[in-house]
Amino acid sequence: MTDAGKNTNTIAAQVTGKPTLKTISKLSGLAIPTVSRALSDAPDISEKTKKKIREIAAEIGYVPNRAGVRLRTGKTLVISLILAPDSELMPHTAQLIGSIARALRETPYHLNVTPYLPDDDPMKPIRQIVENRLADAVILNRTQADDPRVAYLLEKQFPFATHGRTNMSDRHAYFDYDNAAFGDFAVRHLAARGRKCIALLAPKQDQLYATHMIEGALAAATDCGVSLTVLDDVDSDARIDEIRAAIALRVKDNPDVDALITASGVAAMAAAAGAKSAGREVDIFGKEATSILRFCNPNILTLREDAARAGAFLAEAVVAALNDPLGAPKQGLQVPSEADFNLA
Amino acid sequence: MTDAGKNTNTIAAQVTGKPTLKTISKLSGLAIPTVSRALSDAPDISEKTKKKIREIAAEIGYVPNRAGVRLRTGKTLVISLILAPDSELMPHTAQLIGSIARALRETPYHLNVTPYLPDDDPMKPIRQIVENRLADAVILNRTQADDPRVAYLLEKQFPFATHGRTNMSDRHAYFDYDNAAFGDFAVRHLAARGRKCIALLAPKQDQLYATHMIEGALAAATDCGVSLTVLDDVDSDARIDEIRAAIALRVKDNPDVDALITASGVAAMAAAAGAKSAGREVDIFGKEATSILRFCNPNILTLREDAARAGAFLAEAVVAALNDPLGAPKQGLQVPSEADFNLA
DNA sequence: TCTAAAATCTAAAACGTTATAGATTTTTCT
DNA sequence: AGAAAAATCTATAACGTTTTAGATTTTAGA
Repeated sequence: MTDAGKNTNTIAAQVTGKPTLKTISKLSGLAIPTVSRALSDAPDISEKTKKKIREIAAEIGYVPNRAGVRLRTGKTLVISLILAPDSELMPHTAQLIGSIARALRETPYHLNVTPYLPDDDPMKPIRQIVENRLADAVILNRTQADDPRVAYLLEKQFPFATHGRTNMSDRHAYFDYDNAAFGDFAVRHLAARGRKCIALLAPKQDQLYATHMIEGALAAATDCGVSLTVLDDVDSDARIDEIRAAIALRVKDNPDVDALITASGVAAMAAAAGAKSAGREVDIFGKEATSILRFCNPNILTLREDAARAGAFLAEAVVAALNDPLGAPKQGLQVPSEADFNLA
Repeated sequence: MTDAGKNTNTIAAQVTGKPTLKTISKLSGLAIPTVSRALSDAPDISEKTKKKIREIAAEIGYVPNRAGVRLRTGKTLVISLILAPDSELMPHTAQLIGSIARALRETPYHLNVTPYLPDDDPMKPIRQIVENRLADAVILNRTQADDPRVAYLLEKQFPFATHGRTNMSDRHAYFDYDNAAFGDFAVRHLAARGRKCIALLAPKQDQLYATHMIEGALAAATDCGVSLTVLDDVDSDARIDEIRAAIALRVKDNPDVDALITASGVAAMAAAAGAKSAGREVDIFGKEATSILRFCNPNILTLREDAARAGAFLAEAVVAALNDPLGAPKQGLQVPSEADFNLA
């Protein structure tokens, strides 16, 4: 027994290199297609054979070669997240990315990230992915009401899901925050604190979330008997001191305003500073990922968007769209509740 | 001329389906390997032929099929970013991801994201990637001084780069913030503001950034003639109000402390609140992505880590490691400067 | 002009997978 | 028992690429 040291009884030990279907074929004495079909649970393979092959596969740690599958089937096993430039700067985007990727671990799909710059044509990455088949599906993480990317993907019948609704939402999978409910919630809360003249900062652009927010806020204001003014939001790409100055100006121009609703944490913070610099005391209500703001200014209330939930939902929705292209698209809304409140 | 509508003179129009080497082969009358070698600029193809083939390729928009390349060469054309659980919660991580992916657009590599949970074995994703060849290289975005993943990757000679140094940094590519310089900078700045007793919050774990920070701060404190105490940092996974309470306790326990240095924005914020709740006025100096904190509390100074620069550097470093596995690993440091200061 | 060398190209094979069609074995029915 | 039907398996081919070794053409040398 000169080579006693190498002595083992396991099948796995006999395998050198990365196992393939060929390895299992040799080990089992069955043909490669049989092995393939057994592992994909085809109906014309006997249970006995399937069991045997599955056991060998498990023992030697067989994992299908993605390049082989991809070449043969045309499927990439990749899902691409399209990262809008401004979302890179949002604090909870990393959590969104992480939660999508974690949900995809349960599936054969991998997540890859496709960012674009403010100056880039937003259509370009999408077209490249579709035309060159760089992914089997995409997730768009910021949408406009009338989003050309959505129109293109629908036309091409390319599977996708969006973070944020669009004008074509009935035809695609999405996850969104219920901004109408947020508007309602914020107004009622501020009204309950005795505020009478609420201003809401909303972007001028073609953004559906603002539309929803305004709808909800207006209805609640009417119901509560408080006044609601919609002010132009400041450009969120601007430097923070510019945002503050712009908001200070709006507060000064509207002397009756005693509360502000904003869509982001940065805006809320800038609003607080802007109001202070205008010598006024106003309540601020904004959406924000962490509860950090509550610390610095007790007048800032925040409502948390659950990025982890959004990510998990989007991953499931897009996989569902892949598995059943003709099925009804999965659609989810996060309705704000007391529990999402950051009372710190 | 019944089909005049289809009439075009371009070569591209004659092509149906996604062009492959075969398409170019037929169009040029040359064999497939010739086309392949021409496009990869092999020495045994004449310039005339190369030119002709390149022109056809450009005209019909040929893009190599990744599955074909991957199957044949064994290269995945994928670089995987390993996302540590706590980094998902850091506000600038999305920017890091975006900037890596953007830098990779200049290369054939795509970025995919591999997150893991606090309860997961951090080695598992790495092993899977290496053993199943899911990527050609990885980027680790948070490291420990003695990181088993780094040891494993070095042993396997698998290309990688890290965000943050390790004990083995001389042997691998990395980008790091110069935390010694930050410690020095912070102490000198606080001393210049008249602070005499500075406390530094540092984690108990095996984190090199803390070691560096303490080194720099201690040297500067000696030089400036101020006192420096190192306090245990609080668990950054904790809820923000717990962090605040823990910091308040430390401030109370150290009545002479008149300034605090923290490693994160959240800690800085919690420190400000904690100090306030302890009825004390201290200056805070922390690292943070945005300048948002400066607004809420003028006592908070921040120094910005440039995530975009880190990402671009890491992408280049890892591609360099792939192209020249034996070359010296690329290593970068961001040295803090006045310009990185957020004076709001 | 003829031969040897250099330059340029091509044929064949392989990476790992799955789909198709056909081959073999087993079962069922008369 | 024999034939038809059902069950189970296999051979072949293909996806698109690159590598190797060999074939052909062109150039250089005498």
